[in-house]
Amino acid sequence: MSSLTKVIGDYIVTLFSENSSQSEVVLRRKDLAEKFGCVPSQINYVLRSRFSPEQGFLIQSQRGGHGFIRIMQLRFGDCGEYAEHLEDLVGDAISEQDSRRLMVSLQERGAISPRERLLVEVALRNQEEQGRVLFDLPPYKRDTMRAELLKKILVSLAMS
Amino acid sequence: MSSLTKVIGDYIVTLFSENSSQSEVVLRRKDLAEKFGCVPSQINYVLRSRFSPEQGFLIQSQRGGHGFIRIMQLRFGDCGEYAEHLEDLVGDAISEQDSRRLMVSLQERGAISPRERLLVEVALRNQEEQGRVLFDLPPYKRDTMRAELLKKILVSLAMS
DNA sequence: AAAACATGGTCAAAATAAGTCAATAAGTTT
DNA sequence: AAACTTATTGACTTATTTTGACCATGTTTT
Repeated sequence: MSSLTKVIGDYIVTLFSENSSQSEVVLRRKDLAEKFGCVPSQINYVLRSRFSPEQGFLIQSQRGGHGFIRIMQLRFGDCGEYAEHLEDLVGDAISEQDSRRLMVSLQERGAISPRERLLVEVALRNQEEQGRVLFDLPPYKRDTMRAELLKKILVSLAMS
Repeated sequence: MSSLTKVIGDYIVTLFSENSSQSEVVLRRKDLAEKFGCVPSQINYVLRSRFSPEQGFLIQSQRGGHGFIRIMQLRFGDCGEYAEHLEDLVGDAISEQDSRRLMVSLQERGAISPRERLLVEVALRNQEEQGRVLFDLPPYKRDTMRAELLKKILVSLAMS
């Protein structure tokens, strides 16, 4: 049985493939909702659950007159497999040292740019510091949280 | 369909690229309003919403006979200055929406790449979610933490 | 200098459209 | 069947655009 959410999600995906050269799609929340006979907020749910940054999409929107929702797909490579591999590499928990080693190796292989690596390191360090200072988290918890953040970031980049 | 505000904003942008050596454009509110068939105050709205300091513009104007509106494109000299400007823009607390707007604007101005923006969005979302779900932080606290992370990231990028 | 004229600015109302949140409902897993 | 996850809904909130009435400030004419 296919849920409305899936139907709408699939529909949006076809919009991407129709204009195959396009890597973005612009739509009206109200119109989409009408087309599928649902409440407008259902569209938000579809977007939240199927078109998140973690899944390689970026969304811009505007309220008010002439409002719109723009969904952008960032695609550089086809790397579902690569993404899985990354998830394995990171695992459920990862130390600060290992994460740094991984990033260095990714950068050396050209998977991420130096700026991107810097950016990830800042994000990881920030989380580490807040976990330690603000919430007094134990080391293991910080390692699992580091792994989670790292995976989200790397996977989204791999799929973009 | 495109809003009048966008049309007028785009038109002003073309004025900048026409005289590409110029980093400023001078116009007459009344004439512009007439050209686009709208009330003059619509022009003020366009300027306020599309050519703000946040978006890298400064505006001077003069009333009375021979009045004018001058739009100047800001340019940041060295990185330090740019970084300070960013810190001011983000402030001590920033909403999810405002942070997204800032990043869209930075991306449009070429300050960050789409991948970098994706990366930041994933990091921000991750922190937001953990703050909400794991630590049950109140909205304001999440806004301050978002501002901190965003500033760290943007400043490090600006100085890289 | 005063009056008249020419501009631009502010503010708020109305219209339009998207976002949030929490209560249910419907599926899935254990 | 209990617990958990995912989907659906709608009441309420927030944001953007458009418009117009009224205000402020220069320049030109008298």
